[in-house]
Amino acid sequence: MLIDDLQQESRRYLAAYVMFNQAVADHLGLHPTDVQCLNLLTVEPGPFTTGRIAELTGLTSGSATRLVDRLERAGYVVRHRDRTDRRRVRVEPVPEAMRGLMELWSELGEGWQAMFADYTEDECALLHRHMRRTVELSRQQIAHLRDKK
Amino acid sequence: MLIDDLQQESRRYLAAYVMFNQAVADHLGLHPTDVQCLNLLTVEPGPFTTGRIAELTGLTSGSATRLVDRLERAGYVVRHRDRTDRRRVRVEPVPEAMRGLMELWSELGEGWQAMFADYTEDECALLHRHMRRTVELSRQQIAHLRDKK
DNA sequence: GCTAAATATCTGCGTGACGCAGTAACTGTG
DNA sequence: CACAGTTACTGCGTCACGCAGATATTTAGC
Repeated sequence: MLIDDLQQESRRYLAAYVMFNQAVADHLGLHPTDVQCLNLLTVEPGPFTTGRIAELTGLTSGSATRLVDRLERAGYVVRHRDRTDRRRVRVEPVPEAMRGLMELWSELGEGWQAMFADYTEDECALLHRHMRRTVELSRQQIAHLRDKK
Repeated sequence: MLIDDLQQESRRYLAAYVMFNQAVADHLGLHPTDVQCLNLLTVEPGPFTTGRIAELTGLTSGSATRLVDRLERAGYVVRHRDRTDRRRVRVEPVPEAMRGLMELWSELGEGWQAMFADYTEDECALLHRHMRRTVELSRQQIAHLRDKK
């Protein structure tokens, strides 16, 4: 197993993921950024504010405001002014609206489950650990790229 | 190891990849789509035409033309009319221009290599196989999503 | 060989996501 | 009670995108 093979495959893998994300967005009639945001709202720990969403998505604060505007208009989230700090705006997902997205995920998830079913317990654990490490590494790489420029 | 854990981690993983791609694009002063396209040009088998690029990226033919315009203007590719079918336009990467991109990839790749170095031969093989299967599955899922609508 | 249909790419135009820079509302510190 | 710092929002210009139609070239029908 050559490192180059892995690297090449990684890039093909990345490309496939980008297209997959795009396809999900097209299917839901949303912008890829919006799907990305809804995703983050389900996997990251809350609570969320507009500013936190800007951080998570990498958008500027202005663009994050517009993003929340779109999600609110489409009924995916609601805005609540924070009582203790009235500058803040808490953004909360609407469970009923999220259902369609979750259903799509679990429908697509079936294909994934079938794939994972072929692996042993140990192999699943390895993949899981690898994903966690990759997420962590990505975070570092992103920070590194931002600093360098 | 619960399937749900894997699924949740997968989505965090996907989100991280999307942001990573964005960060690479920002760093190079390009749009994410352009980076995606350049990536595809290095991992997919050629030759490439404008239409093939439209397929690979999921863009319409018009948008693919504009994409190639941008890449050509930035010096990453050159256009050549196909001699046998003069409707076609062959799009060829310019190796010197690709060098910057490749250097960035291998610089970032060092972090990845360090990560992969912790794995045994067998574990690398598993990850490699998993990536290939995922790429294939993504392709199917994308086709499925397109048909369903 | 000539016309019609099909194919590959390009162009005009409207929509909308984004960054930037400035604004308004609110907090807390002296 | 000023004054700096923080949080979210608002014009405005730019540009990527899809759509629909235009142009050039190839292929099929007769």
